Amino acid sequence: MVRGKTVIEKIENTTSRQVTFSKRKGGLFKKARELGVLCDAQVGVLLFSNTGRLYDYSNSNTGYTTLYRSICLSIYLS
Amino acid sequence: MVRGKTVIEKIENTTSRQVTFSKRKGGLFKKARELGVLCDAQVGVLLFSNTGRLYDYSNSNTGYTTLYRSICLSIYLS
DNA sequence: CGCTCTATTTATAAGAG
DNA sequence: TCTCTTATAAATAGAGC
Repeated sequence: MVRGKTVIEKIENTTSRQVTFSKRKGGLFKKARELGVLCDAQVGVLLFSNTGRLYDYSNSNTGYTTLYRSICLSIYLS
Repeated sequence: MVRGKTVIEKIENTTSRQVTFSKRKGGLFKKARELGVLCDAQVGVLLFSNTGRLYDYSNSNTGYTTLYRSICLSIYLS
């Protein structure tokens, strides 16, 4: 298992790519959640797989769109 | 180092919290980049620290806003 | 698909400079 | 605050069901 150093390049095998996507999506969302809790930060993650599916995570109370809007406002005001 | 299992709760010490934020932000962006390459996916991450600073990552050629818009369109069309 | 298992790689907390 | 180190915790690739 984990036979060698992982090379970061596109996984050509479709099944492997989808499995890896699913696993790493879970890992990324978990990391995002942890960062939000540990550091009291607002976090949003968007994923758009090459099969055309959307996945997102946000720890904002009011959801991703509100988080995005608040950030745009903050940029606008800065 | 890493003296025990990390408990996921707000780090009360300000200095520690900022150091952890910086470290984990780097880790999260790295994971996001890897997922994008390995799985040929579009990825966006937004972070809003409790000091009011915005950080973001996107592997979209045309930037985060375009990625966000394309996703909204995909939701609208679905 | 969506789980579990586990050897191994990877991330990282704390310390040092 | 940045970089490096290093022990340890955490993620995960590949396999099996």
